[in-house]
Amino acid sequence: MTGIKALAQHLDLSIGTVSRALNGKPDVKAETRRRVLAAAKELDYRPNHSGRSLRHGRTNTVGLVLETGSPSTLAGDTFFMHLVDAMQETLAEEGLDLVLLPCRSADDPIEFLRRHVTRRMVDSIVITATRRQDERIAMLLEDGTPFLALGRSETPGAYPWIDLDFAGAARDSVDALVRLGHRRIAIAAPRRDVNLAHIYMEGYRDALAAHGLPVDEALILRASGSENGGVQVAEALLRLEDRPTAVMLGQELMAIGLYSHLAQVGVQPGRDLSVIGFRQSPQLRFLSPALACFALDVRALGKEVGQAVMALSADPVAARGIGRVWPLEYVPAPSVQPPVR
Amino acid sequence: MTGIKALAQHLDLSIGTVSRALNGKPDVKAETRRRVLAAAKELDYRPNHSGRSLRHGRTNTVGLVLETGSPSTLAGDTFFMHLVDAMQETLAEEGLDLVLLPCRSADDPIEFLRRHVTRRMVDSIVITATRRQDERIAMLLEDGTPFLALGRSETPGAYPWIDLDFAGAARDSVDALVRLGHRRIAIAAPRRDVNLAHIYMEGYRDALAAHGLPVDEALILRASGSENGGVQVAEALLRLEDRPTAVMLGQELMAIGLYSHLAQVGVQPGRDLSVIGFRQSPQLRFLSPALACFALDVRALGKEVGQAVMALSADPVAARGIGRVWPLEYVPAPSVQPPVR
DNA sequence: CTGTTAGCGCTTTCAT
DNA sequence: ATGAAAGCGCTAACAG
Repeated sequence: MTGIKALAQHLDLSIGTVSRALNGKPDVKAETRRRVLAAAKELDYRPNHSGRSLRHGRTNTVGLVLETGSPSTLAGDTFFMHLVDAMQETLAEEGLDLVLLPCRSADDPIEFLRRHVTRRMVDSIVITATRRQDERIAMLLEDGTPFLALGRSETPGAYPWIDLDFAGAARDSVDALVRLGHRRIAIAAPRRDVNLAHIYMEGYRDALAAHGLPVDEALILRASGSENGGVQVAEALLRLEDRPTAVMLGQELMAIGLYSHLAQVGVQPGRDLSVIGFRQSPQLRFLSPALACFALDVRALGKEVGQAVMALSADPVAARGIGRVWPLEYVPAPSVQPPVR
Repeated sequence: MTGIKALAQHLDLSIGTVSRALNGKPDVKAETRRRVLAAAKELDYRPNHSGRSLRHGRTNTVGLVLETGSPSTLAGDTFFMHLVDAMQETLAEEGLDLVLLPCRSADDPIEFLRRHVTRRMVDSIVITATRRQDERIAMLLEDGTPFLALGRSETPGAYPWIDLDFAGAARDSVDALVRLGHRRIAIAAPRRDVNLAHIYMEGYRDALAAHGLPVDEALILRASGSENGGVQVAEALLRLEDRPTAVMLGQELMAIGLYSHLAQVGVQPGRDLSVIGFRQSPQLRFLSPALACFALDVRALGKEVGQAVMALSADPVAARGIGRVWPLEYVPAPSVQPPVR
């Protein structure tokens, strides 16, 4: 015999009483509770998760879907780890556990999600790398699974999301560059349908318009959101006839490839071409000259996400439709200088 | 009503029959099975995970413990993501799911593990960043939870592990350097108690001995396993009176900080100081001159780990004591050159 | 305050 | 080939 039954037998009590004692319910004599707790410790009793969730209909576990394989995840690695670390801090306070659900690159994200949602291994889900049109959201809405989207989407419906202020980052980038005299500003956005690329791009267009500057489609570059993408961007930039005086990058790792390729051909960031990166990341700290980019408080964000998830479990309906944009702070650096030409 | 009961009622069958039909058991009329499967699809029936595991005593889920916060995880992150991706490929074939259990930096690893093991949310566990003396192993052994250690340990007991051949990497590094004429070879190892640092170091000592070279303790540097650690290493190297002609790094990211600091003071890797990195990583591809380091087939490793985990579930006892060292291949590059002095 | 009991969703005998 | 029923471990409602 195992589990609570063994414990009850050992104590010569009913399993009901033992359960109540263990779960801090009232109507248990102090002395009895003490005995039960002691015995539980002694016999190393640990409640079976499946039994409990079957009974409760809850698992007290939150799942965060991580797309292994997608450049954006691979890139944001330290970002996600720090985020997760902070999320847990909040969730732990409420006794919630967090598990990461790695979605294989080979897997269909919908199928993957369905499999997990369905099995009710987790009570609620956090999806990441939100797409502009995101089937996962439609599915989760239809399914009724409480979820939070890390990143906005244009998929209609009432659901909570938290997103970084990429439009603001684009605007601040353009503003900073224009203030210094730049007029031809290129932008590199990752090719994927991840919505942040779209939002970043729109922010760029709007900001140019606000400054009365034309949008030159030739200056809008698409590349993969990785170091290699940065190389491609550099090559494309150097190929342009009327070369821009500045470029803003829509993915943090691009800066590494860009710097590398520019160095090879003797073009110096800042002096010859101003560069503004994306999310600040430890990996970028060693670029020279230092890269202007956007800082955020990952820990605070993680806690906020944790809060949002808890609101989700507490009251899925109330949590609906709550969207929050998280600020990004421009950090100037020598990679941005007045244009020479 | 929900679940299999609803399905059975809809079909006007007993839940027993439905269950058998669903699970491909014999003794179900072909026609009936067809009907059941069709109805399951139509009603979007999905078995409840808790119910199933409660019945089976298994969850068909494997947990991989990830230490968020530890530099080694944060660093090797793309490594882990690729590994996980490949692992899943193997596990999926057997219908096993993989979840990542992020262990907060603030959490006690033992406590964390116990909580999860305890709840039997996963059937087996993969631990990472194995320590030289690893309490987790002792705990899991005592507990009887099937587990696999990614990384060797000196903690006694019969348990399966897979580790990269860091001793071999150290030996190959020393060999390559000595062959070129290097005699004073420094080594930088991360400070943490993670066993690989120890093994790498021992490999270094042994290789020097094999070449009849003395071990100069002044050339053994300790630093954090991060970019910053690399900076510290560079500083320490430049401070040495009788400067070594080469350095080998015990953590991949160190190379970034090292290169950065060397560049600042005008010391060129390869020409002025030979450098051999650790695990090959996309992040290092843009270092110039290219860094000599150690390549491995992460996908193949992932599959191997997946296999090992499956063996674990199939027969925990048979899987015991199986240790495997995974080869690392030295990739020469211009960061290694004959010494000038 | 404690014991008894029903039942969460599922699989698996054991009858029929 | 199918149905009935037991029971996995647990909690909660009810009875005493």
